[in-house]
Amino acid sequence: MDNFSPSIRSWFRLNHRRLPWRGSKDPYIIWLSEIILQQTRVEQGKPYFQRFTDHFPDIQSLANASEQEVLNLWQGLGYYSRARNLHATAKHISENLNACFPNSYRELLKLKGVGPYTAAAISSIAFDEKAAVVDGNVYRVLSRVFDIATPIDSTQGKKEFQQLADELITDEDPGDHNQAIMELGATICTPSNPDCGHCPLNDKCLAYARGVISARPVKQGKTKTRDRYFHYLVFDNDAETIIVKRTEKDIWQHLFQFPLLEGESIEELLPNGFHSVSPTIKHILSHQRIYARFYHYNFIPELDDSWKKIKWSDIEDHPLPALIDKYLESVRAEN
DNA sequence: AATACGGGGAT
DNA sequence: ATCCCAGTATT
Repeated sequence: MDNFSPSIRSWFRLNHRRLPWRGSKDPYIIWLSEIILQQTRVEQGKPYFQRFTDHFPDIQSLANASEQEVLNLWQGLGYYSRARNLHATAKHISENLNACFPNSYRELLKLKGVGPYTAAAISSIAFDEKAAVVDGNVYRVLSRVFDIATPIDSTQGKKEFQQLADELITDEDPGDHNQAIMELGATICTPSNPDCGHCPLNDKCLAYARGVISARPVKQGKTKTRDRYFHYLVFDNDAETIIVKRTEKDIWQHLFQFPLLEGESIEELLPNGFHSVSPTIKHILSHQRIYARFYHYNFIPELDDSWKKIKWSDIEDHPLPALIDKYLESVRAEN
């Protein structure tokens, strides 16, 4: 399809959303926005982008920060390895690459937290390299326009869609081309109720012509969830509390939380004398359900080395999982 | 080739 | 309740 790229690019010029990172060619800004937007909706990422650019206007300031500081700003956004990799990569570029941002797809791909999508996004937008992005939007748009039924979460599918995207991108404005497909997927060619009437590709969209839009893209994935039961012990003497840092290879790595007992049966886990002062909080994540319960105990016990006693007023300086943060909010609201 | 990794919004 | 989001790293 020879006029694919011109069609979407001219549509994009007239219809794109105004976003805080748009218009910048600074690889640091593009990189930062792309990391934040991985598996994250634009609206959810926006305030975080603002916070990060406020605190860290350039890569040097980010490299000079502590990991805890970075995680604290990331708090609530999820996929915290993105924040740890972001910080590590900033330090790496600052210390080993002479503060010079890698400027090609190949070199970008070597950075922690930068995969094929992000490397293509940065190199095309910041350096005008002809590298095609393939993200959730691209899968959807291409599977519909070309009516491709290969599952997008299969190895074959990834290969096929990347190859097609590579053929469609042009030498002219590869960055705009990439952003145009994604913008189309985000605003017109949406998962449900796509606005085909206003789509610049509706005259050549095969799935549209065949009436199979809702059947594209095809996904084989079975998202299985598992249940986990978290019982938090809040040692609470009004002035101080105890928190521990999660270090094991699991969710919320490097984040702080109250000491935790994990297991289904409350009775078997909970020591005598503890009592619940809050209702059970059920938290649903994409791939696991976390049932959390908080037990207050007004006594600070002898501490293990891994435990940390802090003032209640200092707890906000520590990166906490969104779940804990919400719990603290509800407690404060009661008082 | 599968699985782990968050949290929020839409349906 | 399920799906999906401007995906990547690990197993």
